[in-house]
Amino acid sequence: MGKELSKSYDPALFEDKWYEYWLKEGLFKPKKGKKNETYTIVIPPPNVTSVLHMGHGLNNTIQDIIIRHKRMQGYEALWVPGTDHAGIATQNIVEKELAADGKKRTDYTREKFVDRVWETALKHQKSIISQLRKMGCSCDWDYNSFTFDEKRSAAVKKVFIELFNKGLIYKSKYIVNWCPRCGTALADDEVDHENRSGKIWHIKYPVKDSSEFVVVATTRPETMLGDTAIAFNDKDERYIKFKNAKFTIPLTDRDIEPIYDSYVDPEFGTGAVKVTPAHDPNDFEMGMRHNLPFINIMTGDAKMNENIPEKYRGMDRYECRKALVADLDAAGYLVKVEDHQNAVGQCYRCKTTIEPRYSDQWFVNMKELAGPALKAVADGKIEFLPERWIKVYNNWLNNIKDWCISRQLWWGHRIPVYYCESCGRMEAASEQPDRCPSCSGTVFRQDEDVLDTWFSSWLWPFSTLGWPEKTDSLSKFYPTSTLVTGPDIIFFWVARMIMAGLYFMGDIPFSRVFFTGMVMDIQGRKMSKSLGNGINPFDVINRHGADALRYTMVAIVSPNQNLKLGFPNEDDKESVDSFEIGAKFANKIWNASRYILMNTPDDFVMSDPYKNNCDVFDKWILSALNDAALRVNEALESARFNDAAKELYHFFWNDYCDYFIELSKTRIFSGDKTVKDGVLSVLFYVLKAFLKMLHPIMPFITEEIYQALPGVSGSIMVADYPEFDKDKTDKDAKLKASKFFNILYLARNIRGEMNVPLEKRLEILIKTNDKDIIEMCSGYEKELLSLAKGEKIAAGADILKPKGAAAGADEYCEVYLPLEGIIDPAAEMERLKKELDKVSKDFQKTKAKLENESFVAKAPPDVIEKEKSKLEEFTSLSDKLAKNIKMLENMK
RNA sequence: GGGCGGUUAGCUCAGUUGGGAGAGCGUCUGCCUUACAAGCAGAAUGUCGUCAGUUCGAUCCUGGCACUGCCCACCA
Repeated sequence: MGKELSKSYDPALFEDKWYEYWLKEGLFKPKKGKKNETYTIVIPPPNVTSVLHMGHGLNNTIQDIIIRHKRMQGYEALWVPGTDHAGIATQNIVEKELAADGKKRTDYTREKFVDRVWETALKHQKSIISQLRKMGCSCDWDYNSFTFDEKRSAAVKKVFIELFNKGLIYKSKYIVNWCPRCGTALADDEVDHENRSGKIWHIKYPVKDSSEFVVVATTRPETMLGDTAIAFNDKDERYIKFKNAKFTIPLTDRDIEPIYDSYVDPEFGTGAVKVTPAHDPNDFEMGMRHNLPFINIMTGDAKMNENIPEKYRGMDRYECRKALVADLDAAGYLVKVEDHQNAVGQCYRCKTTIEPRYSDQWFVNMKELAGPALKAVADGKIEFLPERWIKVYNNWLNNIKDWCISRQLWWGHRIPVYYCESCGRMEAASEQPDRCPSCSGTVFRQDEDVLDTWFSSWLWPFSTLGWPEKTDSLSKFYPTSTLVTGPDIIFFWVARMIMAGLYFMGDIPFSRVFFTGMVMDIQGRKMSKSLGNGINPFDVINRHGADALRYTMVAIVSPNQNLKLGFPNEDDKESVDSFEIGAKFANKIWNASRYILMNTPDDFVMSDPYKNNCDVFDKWILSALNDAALRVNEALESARFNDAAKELYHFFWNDYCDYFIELSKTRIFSGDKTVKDGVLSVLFYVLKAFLKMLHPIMPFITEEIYQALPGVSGSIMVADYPEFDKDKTDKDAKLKASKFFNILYLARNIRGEMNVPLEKRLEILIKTNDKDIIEMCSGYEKELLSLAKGEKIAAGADILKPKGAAAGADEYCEVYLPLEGIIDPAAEMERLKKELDKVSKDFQKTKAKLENESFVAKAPPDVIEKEKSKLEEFTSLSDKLAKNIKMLENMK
């Protein structure tokens, strides 16, 4: 016996309840199923910098859909959750908080500061986890990991030490991207380039002991104080003469020498380049080639240091630029200033313009790791969806540079390298060594730097499963199955995980990567804090429920495109609510289920519809269900989530509700218990299967209704996912039902077009010699009358069109509705002519095709057959319409 | 400068082997019909960006062009 559902759909009443229930029942834990295979997903760990945004909403919904689908299909399914400590980003948050109190990081000890960051991190971690739970994510929380927790730290150390000892991690002086605000080095891909309009200054460099000079152009005049050469192209005739000359840097007393290098483009500007090896990556390369001195002229926060003339010391870089340009101008060194467009690098976290800085950093030699990673994807061991991201991936790996992994931060994995204070030897170890292997010294100092946050996340697929310990989880669930992530971190994360997996585990980390689109606002802009256009998944859940959130995103998402979402906003009256799609669908499901349960008697006993005496419509809806199962499974399997969502929507709303439930009403209210129980069994059978199919997308409402259905025990989460069965599709029933629906449509169309009031019951006359139609019209007279609002029906070959009747036709029949006195003959004429017009066009098109000799000669036979039957169909239709038009004309 | 997308109904977008253009929202008409007005029934609306090519046949394949978005890139 079933339970009652409340009058209206209110997700707040049950969503939390079911999540608790699933947790309590341990349903998120992997269990051996009938497939005897595992299916694993590791979450892309959200940063503990704030709450989740819509991107996470989409990404985690997709993961949950996949894992729930696989679980129901009988895989031993595991979804590993976790969060990322997000080094620089999290440290920035805390520094901003401190700044609000007028404090700086350096006002605290390192330990105190890190404690403070932990507090923030844990606070965010907690809210992230609660958001994931709100969304219904079926993660196994026993596996919950943090990139900076003890186990993950052990993995990081192990990896660092191993790579260090193999020489793949090295320390080197190098020019790195330096964020003066964060006070740390950044990896190349942590720098965003933005085209800005700036200036280019042309400056005279006098030749020493001569009246001659050379003009160089620069976009950053302040760096001239660190120049150590002037470079010309090695084949540039114009400048050969300076081979033995010296140049004096204007406003200083420092002399520099010329160098000749192929890097310099003689066509660009004057063909002369000032060289500042410590403040420009290209100049750095030239500096290395020509053994130039490296003069660092700035401090870590981009102020001018003591290596320059006194006047400019202590100035900020831009302040210095201004002063310097003014002085150059005054002294006659400034030739001209032009507007100039160039790409300026900025810190990806705080948008400060980066300053190339010459400093000691740690690097991973990537060349060796890249090869196998390229091969794994090229060989198809790892599949990318959509496939086109392979190109992006390949391009990056083919041009890979060494990875700068050191960060001058406090929040993160401290580099496990110890320096012997007596001999300076570097020792990589998980703990401070007791004794130096070289000099037996006992005093050590650990490296101050921490590791790039991605140095912990690239180990994620195996570190979360227990590596470096040889755990059961690791052997069971590695390699994982599908990774769901955004293409924006293909370099940061995806490529590096593949490298790490292959190197440390000797196997790919996952066999498939699904790249989602990016979530945008309704105008197609990125959601960002500064624009205030972000949508908090919590707000959506509060208004519509998690199921509506999930359904909507998945219905809108398309593998090739970003998705635009809108949500009501008090400040913006134009704002739209994208999530109504999901809310409406949930409401529909709720009401349909409520209606069925409402009409279920206490003594109802569910029977197997396949063993019952089913009628045509029962067989039709069971077939439609079976067809839907095929399409939904295929769609989910190939990550076409929008197709799955739409298929379920269409099946439920149109087939099940609009037709089947409506048709079932005559039997529900027939007064015959056997008949009623029979149709209820079909209604429940189909509803149950539908709920199972929908469950991965809308877990809460499906569980709530499922457990209210008669004869159900246990969670829908562990029910078998409906699969297609070719024996369960009844073609004959489908054809008969479609003929019936056509008649229904024709009758409704006439009523609608002619604006016949609902209370006006009409006689429905059907002229046909199709035996299916005749059979359906007598067998399902009640159904047709009730759905078409008819009074009585007559069907047969000898039906005559009454005077003043409106007509409609399809290929099998003509439908007449006697409407004398109700309709306007002129309107009816117009309607029929319009219809005929449409059909005639199709007819002409098809006819022309079949008369085209080369079409008949070259098109495949099945296509020709199809065109022929189309022609027949159009012929019969247009004949019928033409005949009816003629009859109308004759009446005049 | 290189690479990758997008351009289909008023809006947002589907359209997977080239063979009668679809959905949701919005609009119009009529309905409180024994679940659902967050609903029901009906209707209207498209030179599928543009030009050429391949083909019996192109929204779909190829090339050019236009507009648009994203990624990569050391040009002073």
